[in-house]
Amino acid sequence: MPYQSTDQTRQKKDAKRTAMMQAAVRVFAEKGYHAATIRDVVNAAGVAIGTFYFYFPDKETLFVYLYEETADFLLQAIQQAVTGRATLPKQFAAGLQSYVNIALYEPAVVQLLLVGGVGAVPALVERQATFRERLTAIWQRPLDTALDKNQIIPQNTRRTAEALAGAFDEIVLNLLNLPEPEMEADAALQDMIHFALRAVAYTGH
Amino acid sequence: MPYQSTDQTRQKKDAKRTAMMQAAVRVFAEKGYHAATIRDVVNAAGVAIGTFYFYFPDKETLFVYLYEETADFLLQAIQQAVTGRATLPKQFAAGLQSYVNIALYEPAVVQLLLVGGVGAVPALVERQATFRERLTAIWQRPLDTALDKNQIIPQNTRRTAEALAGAFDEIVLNLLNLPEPEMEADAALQDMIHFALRAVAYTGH
Amino acid sequence: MPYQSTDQTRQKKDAKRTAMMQAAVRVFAEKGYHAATIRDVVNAAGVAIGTFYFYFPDKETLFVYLYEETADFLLQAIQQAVTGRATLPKQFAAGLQSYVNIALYEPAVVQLLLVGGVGAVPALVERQATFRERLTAIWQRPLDTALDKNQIIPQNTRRTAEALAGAFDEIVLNLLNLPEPEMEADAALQDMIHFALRAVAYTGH
Amino acid sequence: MPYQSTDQTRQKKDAKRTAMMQAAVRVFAEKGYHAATIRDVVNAAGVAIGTFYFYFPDKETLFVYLYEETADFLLQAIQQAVTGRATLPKQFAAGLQSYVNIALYEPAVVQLLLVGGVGAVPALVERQATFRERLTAIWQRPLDTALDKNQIIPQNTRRTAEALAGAFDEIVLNLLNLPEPEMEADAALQDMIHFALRAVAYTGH
DNA sequence: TATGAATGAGAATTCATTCAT
DNA sequence: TATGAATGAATTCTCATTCAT
Repeated sequence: MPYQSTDQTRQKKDAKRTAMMQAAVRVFAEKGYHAATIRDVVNAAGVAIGTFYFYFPDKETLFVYLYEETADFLLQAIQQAVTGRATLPKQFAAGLQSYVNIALYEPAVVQLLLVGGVGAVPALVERQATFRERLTAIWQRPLDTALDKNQIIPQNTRRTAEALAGAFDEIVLNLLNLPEPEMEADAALQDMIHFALRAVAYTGH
Repeated sequence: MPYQSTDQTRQKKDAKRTAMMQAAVRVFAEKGYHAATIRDVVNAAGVAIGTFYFYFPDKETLFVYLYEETADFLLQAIQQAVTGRATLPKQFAAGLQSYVNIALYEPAVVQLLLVGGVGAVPALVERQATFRERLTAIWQRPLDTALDKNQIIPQNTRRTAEALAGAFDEIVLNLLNLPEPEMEADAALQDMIHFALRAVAYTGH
Repeated sequence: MPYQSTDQTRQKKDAKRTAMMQAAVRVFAEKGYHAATIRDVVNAAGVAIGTFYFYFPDKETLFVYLYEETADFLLQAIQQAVTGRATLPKQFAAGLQSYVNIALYEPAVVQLLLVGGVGAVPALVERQATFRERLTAIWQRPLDTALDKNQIIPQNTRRTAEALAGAFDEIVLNLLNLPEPEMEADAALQDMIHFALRAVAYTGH
Repeated sequence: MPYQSTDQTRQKKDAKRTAMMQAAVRVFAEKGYHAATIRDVVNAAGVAIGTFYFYFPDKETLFVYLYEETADFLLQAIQQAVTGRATLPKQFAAGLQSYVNIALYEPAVVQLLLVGGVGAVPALVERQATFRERLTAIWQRPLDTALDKNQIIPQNTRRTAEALAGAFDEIVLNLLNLPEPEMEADAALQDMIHFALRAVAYTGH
């Protein structure tokens, strides 16, 4: 009997593939692209080296894929939170809340994107640039809208958005470096929101 | 420029050593710690591999030393600029001017510190943390002073300083990624100053 | 065509086995023993890797078996053609006709035997030697007969046969390397026959 | 004192390079391209793996280089022997003498070229084709000259040359497979010469 | 001091083979 | 019978480091 391929097997394979990707995210987040070895990844996943190459073509491809998946996940989460709100304060609050939540519960996601430690691998440098671009865009859109409504003072919203993106990342990374990030998360969140509202000179109407 | 030996007696040796370090900064800045090879460094410096190991014990030590020298250079330059000014706006202006100047004329310094691409090498991770710490402190001190004088509204100055540090770095890195950074440098500088003053809610007295 | 199972009872199994062997001949002929992978073979045969190991114990055994089957097929075909003729010219004509036909219609057979690209695998080296031996013998027997009848001048027929075997192989391989071997096949065949008759100094009676 | 680079060192390096290439020729000749490993080569040369890559860029490049050097050596030796003679019998005798000598005293050269065991590596397949081409050309030129002078009967000299090249290779390879090739070399040489003269139907004037 | 040949541990990747289903 | 996921030994190649000159 020729072995069921559609049912359990397919699911198991997908499960293993997912497990390996999660292990890989953790390893890459912790060590960075170059310092992480395939052996690290397979050890973390509890499989043999050959198994890695059964599921993925090579190290770089996996990393790029992981990076993009992770970037999409983070960006969409923040974007979605922002999109659902009407006013700038609520947009900051929701977007940052989402960001902080991910940082707390999926720290590897944030570390992979923000630390990375790529250097010299063209394909990866490019993705990083794209990620920064998209992240900035998320913050810039609400600013443009608010500017239209005269709710913030005139400014180069693109530059402000860059600055905010950098500011938020720094706060979040510092948060993750604490021994107990959850203890400080709320305060950090509030500080970020207020910082942002001041920085854009939000007037309220 | 860093690595100026003040002792005039051991000029020759220091000259070669300095040349190698400058070459190393460029190479590390461009490729990141892991992707850069000792061969890259000695090729850039125009010496043989053996010569490298006469002056430096190993790759990691060199990088750590370079990182610290470079960090000191940048931090002292900014600190000095800030120290000489009396008011917060002038402090931001002078400090950021200094930062931007270094970014324009010694881009490798900034790239080494901000990009680095380290990951997983404990000694390096530690230095990076220390650098962030010190950079934040530079911006925090003027804030504390201004807060004492009621020139900015009450806030967690430590967190604000972190945010500003992150914001400035992002702007500067984006500046360096432009094809002609000098064209945009002044505008970026003004935007950073205004952003900072808004973000701290500077009232003027 | 080789691998025709004469036993009609185990048709099914033999059919699959035969299909795999035919695929394997093509793959080995194209890539050579080392460069060809089991995966190549099973892909060409349209089965799974496990199936391969159900029918064959391992790569080397398969190749050896294939080589022997293929050698038998070629040698028997030529031998049979030669055997049915009475005079040396007709023997050369028939044997070479047979050889060329196989080269044209089963080029993989010839390439497997003549190119192979083995090297270093003792079992295979041995089979190759045996094949050369047998091929030489095919041409030598008619020469011995002709020599007995004084139809060719005295000579070391063994050496002449070796030379002829090498000569024919070279011509046939060059033929197969042409873009359209069929166009040239007849001319090549005639040239080989005349070459052989001259080389043995055939006198006619 | 900066270590002499022009004198002894250069010579030593060249000597080592040559020694490694000779070891590599032997290994490749014995095992074929695929079955030979870099480890085999460095073991045969008595150096470490890294040393190989200090002298040569990679396995394929070395093999191609070796193949071409070896082919040039063999072809030039034969060509030179042929060139110095006036009549076809003397040309065959001299060329084949040269060929046999090389086979006896540098068997690896002949084995590398004739056995090779390449398969599937495009760069190598190409070189092999070129080698066959040039080898055939060496034998064809004297034939064309002889044909012009009516010393051989009309024939397709290109095809005859191919056949002769194949014939000679077969004889020489068989010679090398004997336990004591030198014992048989003279007889084989005479047989080849006579075979060739018969095969071209040499008339003498 | 300066050189660069030499080393070998370690990294990525391949592939024949096994075995649970 | 048939499958293909899983394995790990083996291979190519890199690069930090050493050391005789």
